[in-house]
Amino acid sequence: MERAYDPAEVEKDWYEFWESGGYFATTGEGKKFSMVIPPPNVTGDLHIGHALNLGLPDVIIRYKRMCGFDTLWLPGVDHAGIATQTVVERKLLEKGIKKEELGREKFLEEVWKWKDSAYDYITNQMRKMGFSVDWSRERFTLDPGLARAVREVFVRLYEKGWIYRGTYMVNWCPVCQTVLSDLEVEHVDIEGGLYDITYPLEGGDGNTGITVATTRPETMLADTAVAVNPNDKRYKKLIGKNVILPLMDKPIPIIADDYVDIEFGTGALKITPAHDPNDYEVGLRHNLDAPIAIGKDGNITDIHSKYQGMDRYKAREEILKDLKELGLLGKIEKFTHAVGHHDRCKNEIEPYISTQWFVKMDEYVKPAIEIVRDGRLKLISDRWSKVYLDWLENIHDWCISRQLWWGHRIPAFYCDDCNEIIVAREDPSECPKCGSKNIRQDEDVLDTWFSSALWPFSTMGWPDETDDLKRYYPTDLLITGYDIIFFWVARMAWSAMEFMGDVPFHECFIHGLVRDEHGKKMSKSTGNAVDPLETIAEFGCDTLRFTLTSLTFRGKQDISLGRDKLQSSRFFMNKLWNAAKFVLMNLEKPFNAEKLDDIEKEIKGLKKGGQLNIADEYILDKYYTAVKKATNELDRYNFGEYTSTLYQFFWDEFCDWYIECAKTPLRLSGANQKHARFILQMILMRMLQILHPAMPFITEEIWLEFPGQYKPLIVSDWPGVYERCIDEHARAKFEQIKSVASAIRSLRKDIGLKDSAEARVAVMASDEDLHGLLISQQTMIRDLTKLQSLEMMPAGSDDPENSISLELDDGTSDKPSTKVFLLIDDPSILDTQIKRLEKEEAKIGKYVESLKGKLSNPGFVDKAPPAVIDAEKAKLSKSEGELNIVRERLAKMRGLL
RNA sequence: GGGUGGGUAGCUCAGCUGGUUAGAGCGCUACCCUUACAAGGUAGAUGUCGGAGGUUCGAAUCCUCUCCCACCCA
Repeated sequence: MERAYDPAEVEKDWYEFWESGGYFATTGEGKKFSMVIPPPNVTGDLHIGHALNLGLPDVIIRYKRMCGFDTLWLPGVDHAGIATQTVVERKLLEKGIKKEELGREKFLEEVWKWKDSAYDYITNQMRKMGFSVDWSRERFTLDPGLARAVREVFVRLYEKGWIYRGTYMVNWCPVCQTVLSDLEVEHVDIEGGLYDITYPLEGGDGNTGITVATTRPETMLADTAVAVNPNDKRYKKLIGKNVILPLMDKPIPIIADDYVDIEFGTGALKITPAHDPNDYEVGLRHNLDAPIAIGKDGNITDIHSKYQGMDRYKAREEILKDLKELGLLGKIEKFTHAVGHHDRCKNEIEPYISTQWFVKMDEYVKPAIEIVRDGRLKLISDRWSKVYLDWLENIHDWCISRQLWWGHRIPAFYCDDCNEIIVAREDPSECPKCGSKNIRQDEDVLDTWFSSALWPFSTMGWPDETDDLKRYYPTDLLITGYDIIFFWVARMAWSAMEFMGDVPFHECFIHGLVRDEHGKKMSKSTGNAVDPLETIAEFGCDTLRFTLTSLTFRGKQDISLGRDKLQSSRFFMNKLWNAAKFVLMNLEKPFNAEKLDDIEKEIKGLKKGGQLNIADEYILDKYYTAVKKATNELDRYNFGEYTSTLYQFFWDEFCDWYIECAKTPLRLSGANQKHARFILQMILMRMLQILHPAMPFITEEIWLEFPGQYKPLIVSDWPGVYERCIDEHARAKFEQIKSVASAIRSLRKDIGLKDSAEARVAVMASDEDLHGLLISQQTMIRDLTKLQSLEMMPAGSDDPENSISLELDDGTSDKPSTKVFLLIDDPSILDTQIKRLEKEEAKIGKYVESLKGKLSNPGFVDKAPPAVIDAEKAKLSKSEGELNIVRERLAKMRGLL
């Protein structure tokens, strides 16, 4: 192994090794575990969110693979209709080319070119990040097979009457020139104005009128009524009369409608059916016309010659100016209201009446609701179920047509002769009704999510009954962000139930979004975005993946990614690297080539035969406990607990204690040396296995450094738990040794001695057993504390003269504490000790008081469970004992001074 | 307006079904290049667990109210 850990070097070749070795592929044998990838958009490159979004499933799939499942993780990308089209359009515009000039076909060629290069870049990134997907099954949402699935679904839903074409008010993006679904509209609070405008009464004297309040004066050109609440006394008399619409100089009626809120504004509302969803409803109820004032381009139409061609914002200014001149503009209030914006381009959307294709949702969603209610589809954490259900239970029909070129073209054809609409699996050559050849296909494409909704089964070959569908569907798990629960998860759920008659996945783990170190949303404009490639260049991919995995906790929302976190993970990689180096350095030479499983078996035998020393038994206890916990946490998708369990075990126990302890037998020889080698190798290799899903490269690299004919780590077997090695007694015994060592170090520091300075130390054990144990481990304790000599005093001896000491609380018995003495020549150092003891006295005293209080409380003694009371009593007697000892010693020392 | 999540050490966060003297990483202080690792080691300091009530023998943990922050929906 190289002297220093260099991630770039380590991460260079393993992906190729795994991929060409066929380890990502399915085996077709045994129990299966399958997932589909959340397909990244082909808009450009993968961002830091993808490192999480794809990193978490990779942790799971690697884990399951090591558990022996026949794993499938199916990769692919999404054509991302509007996003990709916009990117390419912008590119072309930079070169001065408009897509209309190119025409549909040529433009699509350009998009395909873009797609190809973006796709290469993305798949390359995925390889860099180590994602173990089955490339032989990769899919793209516009692949012929997937297109067939889309068409099949469209036709079936149309035939069922669940897809229909209709004229309704929809969300229109004047900039992108397409209609949008409700989900693509982002409501943003805008501080605007609430303008009072007076509409004069028809036939009045010019001084009477009705004043309406509006946030959108520019739409008044298309007003067709003024509405008031029927119960509003102020306006009752005016209902049925006409007002003259200013600027347009035409009469419009005053109507009564419950929709109007008496309290809001002036209580009178201008009604513009063509430009407001609520007004549209009012218009339908009252049979109002719906003239159009703002066109598809966001400019004023020929409804009014003066304003014609002005954009909507300019028109507002002009109209307000003109109204003011006419004296019809009243007060203007600041008013904050939610305005719909296109979630992609961030421009204000316009409500617009147009003819579009919709999916009828009321029946369609029902099974999707049921499966979450009855637990057939489990959202993790569960709180997302409520969010999911709330949305589904209040769903509106889904507008699926888009005025784009990039996407699945709607398989609907119109006969220009008889106006027949033909929806068919195959393109028709003539009108089936009138026989005319004069037919044309709908120009529009489908919402991208229409195809994403089919992803779990369209990727496996549906509508054919393929082997893959039979074996790998339904998938077991989907991991995705909460931002697309509605867009994607819900839509997959209803599509799967309709077309597969089964859930798309049994479980869906929902993760948060990656934010910067202060929890702020990342964005390029604020400059706090983290580029995954930069991060990988600086820290390595293992570090990035381990960090993101560590930050993902159950039920938590967003995660903050900061340099601190990356750095600490990076240090962990380094620790692992160096520990591995140490272990390899100390293995028997020439290397024994025993298999890991055999070594573990042997260790179990040694444990059973009582042949291991206390450090060995201790670390095995800690090791198996950690494996058990880490595996358990991973099973619960509690990623952060999984990594922190391993981090703590590996660093705080294995490296800090076991390796240090093992140096003693390694330095000597004989059976203990052999045992230490076995255990070092076994635990290190097992750690590589269990850490592998979160940090695949470094673990594989180190794994294959080990002698013996091992399978690559990626397909090795997940570590098992041997309950017999989980040994509380051994743990407690070794904890005492740890305490003794720590106390010696602490005392030495106390009087300002260096770590390596020679000191005279005596340890008085609390009982004979411990005394014996300490004597047997004397060499090891000396090695741990760098002492030349160490005196072991039997329990009950007198305290040595001229010494400072520490009481040890082993936490396991109510016997007197073990004491560690540091013998000193200079009595003035006693002062230090007195201060220490005073501090200790105060601390224990406080604790004793709190315990006494608790135990003298009749409520506690009467009602608490006996076990709890006993425990408290034991604590008290022990602490009181400690306190007395401290006080005695204190008195003695004060006497000496 | 409706809803969700969060407010625990200087920072970023763990703490599951109430029961040791509330934890981790980073940062901080002191000492140490001890042959796996200075990207390290050792010993330390640091919190009225957002606020107010309540339930309980016992609350960071359960309930109510309240104040901030973030997000989702309308």
